Amino acid sequence: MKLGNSYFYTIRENLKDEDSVSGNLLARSGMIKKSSSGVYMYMPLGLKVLQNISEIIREEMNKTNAQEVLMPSLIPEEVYEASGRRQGFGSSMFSLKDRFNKPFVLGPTHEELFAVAASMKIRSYKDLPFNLYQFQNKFRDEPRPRFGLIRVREFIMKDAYSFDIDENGLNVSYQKMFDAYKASFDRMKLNYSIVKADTGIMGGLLSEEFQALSPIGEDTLVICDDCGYACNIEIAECKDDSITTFDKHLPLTLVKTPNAKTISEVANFLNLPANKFVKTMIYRVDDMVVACLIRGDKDINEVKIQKLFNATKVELADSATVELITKASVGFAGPVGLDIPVILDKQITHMHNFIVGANKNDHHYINVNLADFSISKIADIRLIQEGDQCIKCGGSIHFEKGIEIGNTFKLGTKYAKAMDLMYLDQNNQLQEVWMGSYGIGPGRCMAALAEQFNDDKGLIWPMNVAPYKVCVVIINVKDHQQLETGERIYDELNKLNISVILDDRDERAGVKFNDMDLIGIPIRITVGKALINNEVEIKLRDQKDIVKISLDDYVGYVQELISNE
RNA sequence: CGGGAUGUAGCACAGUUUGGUAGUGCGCUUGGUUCGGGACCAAGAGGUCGCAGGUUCAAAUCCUGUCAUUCCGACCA
Repeated sequence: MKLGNSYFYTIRENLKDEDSVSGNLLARSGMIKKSSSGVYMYMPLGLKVLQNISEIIREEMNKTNAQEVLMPSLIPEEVYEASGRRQGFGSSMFSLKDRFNKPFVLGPTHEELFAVAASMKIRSYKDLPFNLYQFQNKFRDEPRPRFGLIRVREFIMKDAYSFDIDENGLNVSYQKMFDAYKASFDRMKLNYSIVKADTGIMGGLLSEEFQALSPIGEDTLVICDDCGYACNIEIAECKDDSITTFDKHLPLTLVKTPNAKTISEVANFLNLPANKFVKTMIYRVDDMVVACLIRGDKDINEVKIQKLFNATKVELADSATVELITKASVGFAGPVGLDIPVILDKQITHMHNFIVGANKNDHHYINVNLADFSISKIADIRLIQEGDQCIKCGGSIHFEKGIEIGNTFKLGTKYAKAMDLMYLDQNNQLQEVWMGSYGIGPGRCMAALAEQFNDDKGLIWPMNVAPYKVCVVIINVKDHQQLETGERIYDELNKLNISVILDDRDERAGVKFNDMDLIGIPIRITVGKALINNEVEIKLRDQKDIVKISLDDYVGYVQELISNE
């Protein structure tokens, strides 16, 4: 591309509109432009990056013999009713009606349609396995879009779906996809971790997330430094590391705790550490109200509660409900005498003579023991903390923040059951098809790369995803020799299929250097005063030094730089 | 969905308290001087001040409503 007469712009100042480094750099470099909240235009340079990322993924998909298809975005609502997911998605689905008032939605993910597509082919076990994928726009009405391309409402997803005769087959297909994902992210040079995660609305047997490491990541990853165990905090099991002490049980006693509602207020008032307290949190789990008990210095993991009840929705009860149930203001709830189910975190089974709310304003019970109230379930419902012990090896764990760039699911037969996707086995018996589903967000990869690779000058694209590998900067376009040399280099590199941008604008050198730095082109060839010696200068975006090289040798040098990546 | 903030030129913002000719910087156009890391001088172009009502002789400014953006929280594959 020649810049002189093309659609190219950069913005010198940060945009108020963008709340992240990547969002700002991508917008300032003219790669993306926000159209409305969580909806973006991809401009020529940005589209190049997105295409390069997509092409890496496509190549890795094709290597596994997966076949590319394209599904519609506009889908009859009944398709999601059939799988039972319409409710689960709720208002995060964009929905609309056609002229005959028939309800449609814009697809947020495509398990259902791929099950329909698969049913076109599947009759017998001989028709399996296979794998279909697509790059296609997804629509999710996020409550809070943010961080540039990271949390958006319309985005392209590469989604793949595997179909197998049984669990063993699924495991093989899954591993192929898993390996292809690793290969793809490695080729992009992303710095990422793979963690086990909750299956969420997708359902199924297993979910593993590919998480690009970044401080602005919205997911917290739990990583064991000793054994390498890694999972999303939402499913991190807590090791039962508490030691039971054989304290003598003291008699249950009601004490006055005026205006002390939070654990720290009561702890201060009674002058006791927070770990002598038990917090009682009133939750609404689907249509049920339950009390969840957790040690005073710990927090509850709501995903664990959701799984415990196999529920679709878990939220803290509103204050009116809490007051109705406990007959006291929020802050004085306790398990003693409570007539809703009580869920006890297993850590509390080691505690004695602890302190809880008394279900009475300005009062707590001290010297509470397990025998003093009824318990309906004991389970691990604790949110793991940094420094806790690893569930696998007992080592110490630490947290990382991650941007979810990919996710792989072993779905099992959930969708086959719902969508009636069956095959005839060797014994002429109808069997359910085993499915896997696999997603990558190329836009998120782009944003994650922008977060991971930048400096105060702008973006620094890895060679494989850069919009152009080389830029040729002509210092003075009014100098005929410089102009002709620059154009000749541009033509030569193009002939060699090396993507190249020619900065032949009539601008000052500083403007061109700064623009090329901002958009992050890996290799810069400067055509300027070194021409006197028949030389050009080559500078890498991520390095300081400049190499002068003869016009006779520069091609080989550039080729080597590219192939070394 | 709850709480806060902001909408004025392509971008970033001032002006709003106390109503009275629409401003600044960057960017853009033209001319000149510059010319290897975001030049300088001069002259210009560009805005029905988010939108709709209302108060007033007069509204960017006051009032009501509405839409959008954004921050914190809730929620989130």
